[in-house]
Amino acid sequence: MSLKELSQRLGLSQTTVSRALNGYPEVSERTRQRVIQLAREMNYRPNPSAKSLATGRTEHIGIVLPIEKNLFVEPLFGEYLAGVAQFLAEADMDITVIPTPLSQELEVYEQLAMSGRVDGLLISSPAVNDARVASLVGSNLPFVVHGRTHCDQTYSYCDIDNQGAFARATRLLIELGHQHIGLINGDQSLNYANDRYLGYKSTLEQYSITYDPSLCVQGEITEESGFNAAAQLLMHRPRPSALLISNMIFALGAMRALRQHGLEPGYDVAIIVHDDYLPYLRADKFDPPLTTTSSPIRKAGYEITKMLHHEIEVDDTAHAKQQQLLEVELIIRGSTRIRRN
Amino acid sequence: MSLKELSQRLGLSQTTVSRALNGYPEVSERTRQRVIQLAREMNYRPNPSAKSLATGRTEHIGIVLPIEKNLFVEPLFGEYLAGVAQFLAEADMDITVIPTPLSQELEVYEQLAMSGRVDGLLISSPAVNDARVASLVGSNLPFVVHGRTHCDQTYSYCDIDNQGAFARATRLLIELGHQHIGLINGDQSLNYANDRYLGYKSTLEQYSITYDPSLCVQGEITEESGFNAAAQLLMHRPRPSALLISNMIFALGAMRALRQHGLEPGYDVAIIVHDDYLPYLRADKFDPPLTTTSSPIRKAGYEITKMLHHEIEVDDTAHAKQQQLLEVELIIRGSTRIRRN
DNA sequence: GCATAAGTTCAAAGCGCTTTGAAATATTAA
DNA sequence: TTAATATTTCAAAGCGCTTTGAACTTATGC
Repeated sequence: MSLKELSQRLGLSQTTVSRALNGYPEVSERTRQRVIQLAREMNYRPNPSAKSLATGRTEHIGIVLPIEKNLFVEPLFGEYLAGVAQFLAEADMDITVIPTPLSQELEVYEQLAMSGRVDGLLISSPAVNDARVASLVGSNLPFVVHGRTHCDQTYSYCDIDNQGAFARATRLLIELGHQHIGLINGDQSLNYANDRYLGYKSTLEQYSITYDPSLCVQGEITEESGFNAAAQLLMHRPRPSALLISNMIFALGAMRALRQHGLEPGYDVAIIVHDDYLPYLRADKFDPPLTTTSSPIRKAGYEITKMLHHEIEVDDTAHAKQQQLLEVELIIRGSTRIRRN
Repeated sequence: MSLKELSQRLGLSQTTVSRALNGYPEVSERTRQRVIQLAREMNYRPNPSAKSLATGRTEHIGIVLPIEKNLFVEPLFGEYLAGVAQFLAEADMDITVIPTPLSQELEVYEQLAMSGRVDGLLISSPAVNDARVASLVGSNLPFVVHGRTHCDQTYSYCDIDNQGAFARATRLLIELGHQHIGLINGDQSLNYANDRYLGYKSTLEQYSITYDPSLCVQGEITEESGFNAAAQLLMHRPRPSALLISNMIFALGAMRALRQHGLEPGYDVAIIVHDDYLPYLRADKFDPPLTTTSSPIRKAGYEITKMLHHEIEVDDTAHAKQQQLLEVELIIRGSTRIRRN
């Protein structure tokens, strides 16, 4: 059932039918109803490729998925995507997920900027110096970064104040009397992890506590890696009395390590963890409930997509750049009850 | 840079250029090289919409994402998707993710069958009687179900033997002397959970152990829900001496519940959990290491996509239906060391 | 009653590609 | 050399939609 066939049955031109269906005003209400009626009866669906070809818009936003990289930061991806999806359902757009070997990643981004496959792009997990962003700022394909990166030109982003959050968390620990604070972090070539590191480090210095690199360990986000990191930190002398942990999966492993060493989390060692609100893993349900810096990643997904949508709509390619910083809460729970003085 | 422009610069017709680029034999090798050369220089990218319109293929497979349903079974989605992406990268296709309010889900499936937005569809988490499958078997849009459902017509699926796996696990527990076995399961209106339930129940009956419905609890896949389920089961009298758990997230919560009740997992209560191989949460790294029925969900994602791709290619709409049953291993570890006699 | 404006409708071009069927050219056979 | 064949190229139609610019109706004002 094509527009042509539909219009023939109606005894109208394609123009009129198209306009009736797309809500243009230059169609009489009577005609419009007639068209809509028959379109529904005939179960007519406009062909999206034809539509895209004619309009130059696909109603798709793109997400490039490097297949080796463990699905961005794996466990968080689903939550993030849920937020993206939430907004897109409202805007009636789809996601084009483009699976790509890491080796071809940049090439794919360049290609996307040319081919009109998508109306805009969402960039996740930017590195401290992100090549994708560097390449895209030159193009006129709208894109928004989830996070920030070092780039001399303006670009749209939606981030949380990682540095501030970890500064606050560190300060809290210091004020509770902790002098030896371990950091279990994600890969610090990624900007978010680097920011957290900077927040931690600068706060130590602010309080004139010597920064000890061996108290900082990075790893990929797995329970095991959290376990190993904590185990390693517990070997450090003097033993850290507090742990700052970059995510809930790490926390799982770290707490296992503590217990295995006969230490009780929150009692023998204080813990603050960054919580992205995984609904299946809630910090308040831990034993003890975990003190967190927290910020819903799902909301971030929603907001960033809204921003991208806006950028696509305005089409003022020049400067509709937006930046948004989502709030991070510090929620104090049982795992920082311990006090060292 | 369009085909037209490119062909003009080359002094060739669009036909020839198109054919040269798409590897058709009726182009001399000399010409082909010339074309490819300039195409690369000019950074030419064919417009996908135009291509789709002309060929009727989009090179996209579709995944409908119900935005309320917590991203299929949330934590597993990323892993599954990784497998899907892996295959698609090889086949050079993309995923169209279609975010949809649950209320419009079926409508969207019908629409997809008509509109040519995607070349095929992947169906996840089928219900025991799945309306989506029922609706799609009538269409001629290729689709493959990850899991099975009750449907009188043949359809393609890729599943694991959930029933067999849970039967084996139950048998193991019984043979270890357990008479009171609790089941912590996902939503049993979903086929996979129902199958596991059936495997559990039938095995009990096979050993003439009275099936007690109050030993079966369902819930959504969250740590908390696993905690609650276990807590509830521990109230049961006689107290179950073994727990059969449908996934790792539940296991996290269940073990917390056990410990909170002063019970040591694997010692006071035996545990078998189904493991979908979440790389960030590995059963062998638990304390004690968990006995599992296991089957990599990532591989399932890869295989199901391969099947779909095949179904799209052959285009023998009639009967190219395939079914595949992936193996489930029973891996015995520390959490079933306890023996009751 | 007529000019003007406002409201409707339409034919046709165009979006950028593929593909058919014919034409031009090169090759081979007789 | 010429006819027959194989190879290479092309013009044009078509995919299903949107949108421009013109045309036809109906309403409005004087």
